[in-house]
Amino acid sequence: MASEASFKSKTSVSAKRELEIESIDFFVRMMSLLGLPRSVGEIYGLLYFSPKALPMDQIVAKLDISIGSASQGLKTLRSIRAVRTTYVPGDRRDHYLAESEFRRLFSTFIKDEILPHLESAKDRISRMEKVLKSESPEDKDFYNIRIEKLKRLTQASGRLLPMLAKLLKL
Amino acid sequence: MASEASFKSKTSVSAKRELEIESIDFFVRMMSLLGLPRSVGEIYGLLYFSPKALPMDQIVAKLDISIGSASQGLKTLRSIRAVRTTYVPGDRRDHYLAESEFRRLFSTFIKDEILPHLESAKDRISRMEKVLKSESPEDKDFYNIRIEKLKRLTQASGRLLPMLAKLLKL
DNA sequence: TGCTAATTTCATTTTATTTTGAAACTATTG
DNA sequence: CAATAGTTTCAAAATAAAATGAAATTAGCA
Repeated sequence: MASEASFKSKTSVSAKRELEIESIDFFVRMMSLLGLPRSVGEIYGLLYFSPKALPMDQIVAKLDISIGSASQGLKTLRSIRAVRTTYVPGDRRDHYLAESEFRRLFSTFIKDEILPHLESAKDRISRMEKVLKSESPEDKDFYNIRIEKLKRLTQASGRLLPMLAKLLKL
Repeated sequence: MASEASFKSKTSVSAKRELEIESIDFFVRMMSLLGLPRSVGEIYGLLYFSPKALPMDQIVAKLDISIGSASQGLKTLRSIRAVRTTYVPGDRRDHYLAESEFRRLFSTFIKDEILPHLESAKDRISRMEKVLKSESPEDKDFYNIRIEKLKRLTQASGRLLPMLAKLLKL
């Protein structure tokens, strides 16, 4: 049972709770699309719709997750700069705030997750071309076409990322 | 131990094998980026660099996976149109061929995986706006700004998909 | 500096996902 | 239409990923 509103209107409290829940739900899905665990989405969703910075123990309480999960999740979110800490005078706990600029959030994610793959793909394609040139197996044309397509794919991905960044300037 | 090349040069065979391995490795990573299991990446990677269509039992043999995995994986690949069957006269087995046009491959994936999320996001945002309008909690400005940002994010995603499609026309 | 709240770490447990393989099913062909 | 190659299905096993919570560590404060 939720506790009653203190001095402010009851409807506001429930409205806030509703928004919070929608937000958590939204980001749980979104983070899972990016391959991040549920708890990370929950934490970010909670913070995204929180007007004030929250300390870890409140996150633990509100989401009913373990302190281990919370600590790990916040670490992940910090590492992709989706979250940052704020100093609150007279309180020795760290207070967490969601980074609401998705552009920054995504650009970190892309730099960490996508670019390394693109890089290794380039290396791989050069290796393939070398093999094909030096050994010239049958079906050479077929292989050339496939390698060419792979090359175009990685080039297209490379071009996509800046567009994505620009688009997210919002 | 691999059998020796029949009549063709040995170097060609090993070159083919090398290309095959690079391809499998590439697509295992790529599919895992898209959240698909290893076996699916292996199968697609094998077919992508195979000049001829392969029946399931050859896929099983070459990749050393179970027939269950192969069947399931091919089903997945068929469902996203990453693979199609070919008729080979005088052979009652289905022969599989990789769809090498990434555009088609991705557009199916996007339609199935991304668009539903975008749709539900739109609904969610309307719900949020309704809650905020009807109940008017404190910090209304804060919430409005956040909702606005979410809205822009989904709009940006919506605009991104056609760009992606165009870019992949390769 | 010593005390303690806050946080991190990490071995263990829980949960979710993927693979396996054998049985059930399907479809071709003799 | 019977035999069987080929394929799918699905319960169980194996593996991988995430969450837990208690011990270890860190950092703020008296």
